[in-house]
Amino acid sequence: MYSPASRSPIQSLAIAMPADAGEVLFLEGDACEHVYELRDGIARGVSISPDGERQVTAFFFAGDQIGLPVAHTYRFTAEAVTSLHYVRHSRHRWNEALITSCRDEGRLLPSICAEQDPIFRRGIIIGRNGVLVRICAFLVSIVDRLPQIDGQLDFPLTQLDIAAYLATTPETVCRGFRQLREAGVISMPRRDRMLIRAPARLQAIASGAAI
Amino acid sequence: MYSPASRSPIQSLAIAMPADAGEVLFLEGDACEHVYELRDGIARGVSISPDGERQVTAFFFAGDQIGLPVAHTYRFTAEAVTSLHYVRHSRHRWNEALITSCRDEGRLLPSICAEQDPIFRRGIIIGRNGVLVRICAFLVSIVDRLPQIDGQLDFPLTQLDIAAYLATTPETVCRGFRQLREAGVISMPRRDRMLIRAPARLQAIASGAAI
DNA sequence: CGGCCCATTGACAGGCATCAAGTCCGGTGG
DNA sequence: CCACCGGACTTGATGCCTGTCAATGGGCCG
Repeated sequence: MYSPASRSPIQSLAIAMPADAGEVLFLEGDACEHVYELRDGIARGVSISPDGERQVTAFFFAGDQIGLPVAHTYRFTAEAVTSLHYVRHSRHRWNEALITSCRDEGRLLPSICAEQDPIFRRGIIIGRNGVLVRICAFLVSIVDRLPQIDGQLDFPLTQLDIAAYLATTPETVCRGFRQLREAGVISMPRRDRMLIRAPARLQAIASGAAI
Repeated sequence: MYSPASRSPIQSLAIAMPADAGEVLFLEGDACEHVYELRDGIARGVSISPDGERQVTAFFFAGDQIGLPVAHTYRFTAEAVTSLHYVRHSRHRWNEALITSCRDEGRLLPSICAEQDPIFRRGIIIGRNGVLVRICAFLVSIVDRLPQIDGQLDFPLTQLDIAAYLATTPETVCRGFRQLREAGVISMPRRDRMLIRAPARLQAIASGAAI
């Protein structure tokens, strides 16, 4: 579902910076001075509603560019989900690279797509009713971006984050996972490991089929 | 809430094309060959879920640019909500103008913001629970983009469209409007006219306050 | 005038949020 | 090595919200 990770517009040999899980990369509302390129690990975009409700607007993976200067300020806070590595590009250098690439390829860089697409897709996912449908659509959209470890998916997302992404509660996410487990669609040998046993059925449920 | 309408990157004197209400400007999945600039009227972005559910991903107003080549194909269908006028820019000319503007102003054009921002905002709005909160947040986000007629807002959106935008049903939207009317927050002298009687309360409810 | 689409209202059931309690697991310190 | 502890996950009970179905009303246009 995800478009393949786009190459950096900047041929940079910069050393990647590390960040621990939970660390903030940039804050919603801050001026866009840098574009962050994820080298490895997973990050999340977080937005706080006026009444304090926390929403995860997107998950980002290795290769994604985050914090594009699409406005004057960042529209969401970026936090590390796992420990990760990133490279920071100054807005100006990133812009120049964009112009060059724009002129050469005749269209906007895939990197813009890479940030805007997940946000767009989340809107579509949470716009559908039925939590199970949302969970499956979500899984379908990220499975091919999760690293594999001996045949299993590395699944470091907490149900709290997934709930905040799917506009529901951790309890409901847990129940949804249980349904999928009991139906033999997935299995989770460990808390942070997942195995998709029936990809076709997962896809079908995401498309509205009954469980 | 909306950023002010951005000027066109192209100093074009082209004649604006008309479109009737309901008319399709471009289809989801088609190759992005043109950028559409709305001169007047209202348009909607529509996306059909795999199971046939129709979602309105955004409403667009005069001055907005729609169909940016952020990917190879349009990610949503654009339809006229009211009769409207638009100007079509070829992708290549639009791109050149973007490059120029990018170089001069040192950042991405506001026009990208103008399309991506409503999409982002919808995600935040429908990610909140409580239909009344969503309705109010929606109203707050569009009131200053609707044209006024002798002190009243011109409100040509059907409850069907609003429901498809807010990820709910027309009946629920209707009940929400009734609550707001009975609470004196809004009034609707006619089907397509609205008066915000208590903007502060509208804002408060959108922020999570009880009615 | 008639037909059609949209808005409205009511009744009802079901899904999901909420609250509460208990379990599991990894990490930490003795 | 083991006990402890905190956070995440799990599970159950309950009530409300809201989706669904059905019927009516109302405005617009042909």
